[in-house]
Amino acid sequence: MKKKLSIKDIAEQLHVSKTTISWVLNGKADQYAISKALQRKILKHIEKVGYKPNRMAQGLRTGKSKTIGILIEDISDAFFSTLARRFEEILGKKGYRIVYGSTENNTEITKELIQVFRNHQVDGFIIVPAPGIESTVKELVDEKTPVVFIDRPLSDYDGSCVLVDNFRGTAKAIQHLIDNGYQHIAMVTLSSDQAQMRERERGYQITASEAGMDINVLKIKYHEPKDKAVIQLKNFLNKHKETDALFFATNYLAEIGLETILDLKKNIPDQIGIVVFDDANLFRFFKPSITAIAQPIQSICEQAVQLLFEQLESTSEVSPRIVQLPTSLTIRDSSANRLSKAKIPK
Amino acid sequence: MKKKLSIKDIAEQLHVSKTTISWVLNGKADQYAISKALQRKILKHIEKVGYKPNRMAQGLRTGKSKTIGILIEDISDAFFSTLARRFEEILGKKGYRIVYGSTENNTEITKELIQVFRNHQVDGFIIVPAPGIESTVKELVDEKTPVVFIDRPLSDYDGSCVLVDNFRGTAKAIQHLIDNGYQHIAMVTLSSDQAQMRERERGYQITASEAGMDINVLKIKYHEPKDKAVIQLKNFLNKHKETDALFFATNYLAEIGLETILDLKKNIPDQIGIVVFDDANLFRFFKPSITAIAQPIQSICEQAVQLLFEQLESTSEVSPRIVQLPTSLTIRDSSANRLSKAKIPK
DNA sequence: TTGAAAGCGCTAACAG
DNA sequence: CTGTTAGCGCTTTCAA
Repeated sequence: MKKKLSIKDIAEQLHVSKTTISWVLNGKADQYAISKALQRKILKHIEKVGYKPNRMAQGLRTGKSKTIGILIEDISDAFFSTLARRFEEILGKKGYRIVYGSTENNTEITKELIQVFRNHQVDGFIIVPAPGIESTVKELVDEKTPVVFIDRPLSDYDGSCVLVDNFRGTAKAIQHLIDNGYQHIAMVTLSSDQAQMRERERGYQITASEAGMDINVLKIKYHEPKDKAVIQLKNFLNKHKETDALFFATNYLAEIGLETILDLKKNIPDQIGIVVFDDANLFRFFKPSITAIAQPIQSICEQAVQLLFEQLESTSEVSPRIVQLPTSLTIRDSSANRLSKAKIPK
Repeated sequence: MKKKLSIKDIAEQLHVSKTTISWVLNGKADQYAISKALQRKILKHIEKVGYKPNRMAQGLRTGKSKTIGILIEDISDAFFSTLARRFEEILGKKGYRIVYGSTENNTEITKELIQVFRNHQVDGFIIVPAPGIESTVKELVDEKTPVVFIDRPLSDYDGSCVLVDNFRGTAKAIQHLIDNGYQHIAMVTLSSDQAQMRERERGYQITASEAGMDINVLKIKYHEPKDKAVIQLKNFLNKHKETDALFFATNYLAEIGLETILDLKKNIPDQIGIVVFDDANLFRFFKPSITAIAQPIQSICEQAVQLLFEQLESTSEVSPRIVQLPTSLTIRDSSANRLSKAKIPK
């Protein structure tokens, strides 16, 4: 069994002190005027024997772990796992590792995970906040731990945050349905009062009512089992027989919706038009392909990391910043009412 | 700014020694006969002031980080992100955190990530091995770091490993196509000689040739841009005009295949049948829905963690074990040749 | 230009 | 039953 080398071993092998090695390794060699020759010698030796500093010891000493904690709703969800991948790339380049946790948008789990990550001495957090975690986040901020929120702000709390324009994104999508001749658009959303959902609902409400349409919203609970949710949607459609288009406020709800429409053997897009918030790669292979509001995932991640580093690198207090990004509408076949020409003139 | 409490602070507040606290916290209180009353008092106080031990210090002292490194191909891929989620659940319950890395099935990136995680003192690895990482893995094993491979073994190296029966899974799928009357089945796979791909190919070859069919395999490079891959598949189909069914060896290849078939305006399943290795949630919403070979993700993760803990908890050498799990065929519409009845009697 | 030594927060051998 | 003490491997102050 090969034992792991420590800085002490290297120092002895080279007959120099640990300090010297530490300086060379941390780019302070010039500052302390260590001869180029010695620097080279040390670097070469380290390379040869494959020495890498023990990060736990470094961490204990410096109080930094070079690790960022990322809390998202669910790593197995297409949207969140794509976010995770981008964060991994961006932070990896900066020499940071990631630990992540799936919160299920649950207050207790989120609090728990924040605690666990805190004990692991993560240097900062990127959080998709579940409701009600204000107090825990406050502790973090009191300790001057950098935190950035994404996807939604934490209500009653201002911290740096990267959001998309949920209102306008939705409004554009609803308008698109209207332009295509749909006349009875209903919305399926989560029974959550988190900001992103409220904004999407507002986008629907305002756009539809300005067009003189009636407003019908079905709210489904976050963890509702799929079969029950399908029944709720069926009842809803039964009650609102005139509905000729559905806007789903999340990807996951769209799954439920498609399941239902499949059951009901309704034809998309003729009998019913579909638009979904959050795009998925595979949507283009559905038949018909599904129109979706796409979030700029790459930008979201870049901005979030930038906000995080502002806090990480600044010594003084950084005032919270909110960055809002636009969405884009990916128009596919599920929203192309082929009867519209016949209908509009009416 | 609230300062973080250390064990020393607690000791002073309670007028006991650090040792006593450490023992109470690590479940050794009874062993060292610390009075129940004192234990309760300590626990209560710790709870009240919210003290949590600094894991970096613990780690430095014990050499354990309570962190597992997981290397997969790509966290944004549906299959791998679902694996990640299960690992998170299972390991989380055992008090372990996860750091993960996406290797892109690339040798250099994998080696690099293993190094980085090693410096972060992870206690063990679960790895989807890229080719050619034997030497790096060997270093790990020399240091007695527990390692478990999943999805495929590392060639020329025996370590504990959780696999699925790629051969039989594929064979079953091909047989299913044959039973449904398809007569010219081709396979689209990656040009990789990793074991899982070889086994899938073997499953196809043997089953198809036993049925007296011709064998046609198209191999696509791992990182081939989608548009180029589509062209390759088109050329292939052009050359083998008789092809009436395609077996895709991975999820990702299926995307390329569906894109192509869409372009070609071929009808699934009548003109061409489809089966895919690896199931995806959304496959059931495709029209027609896609038949797929599903891997038992939950079991894979459970088994892998078990193999990992065998190594983690044992003091002596653990001889490598290989666990092979069965796949299941999820039959949907893309493989139901509606003309088959007419064909078979011929 | 380099080295000695203190100490980050914790665990565990050893002493009482 | 409880406390004293010696490090784990590293960074950094201070002295030479």
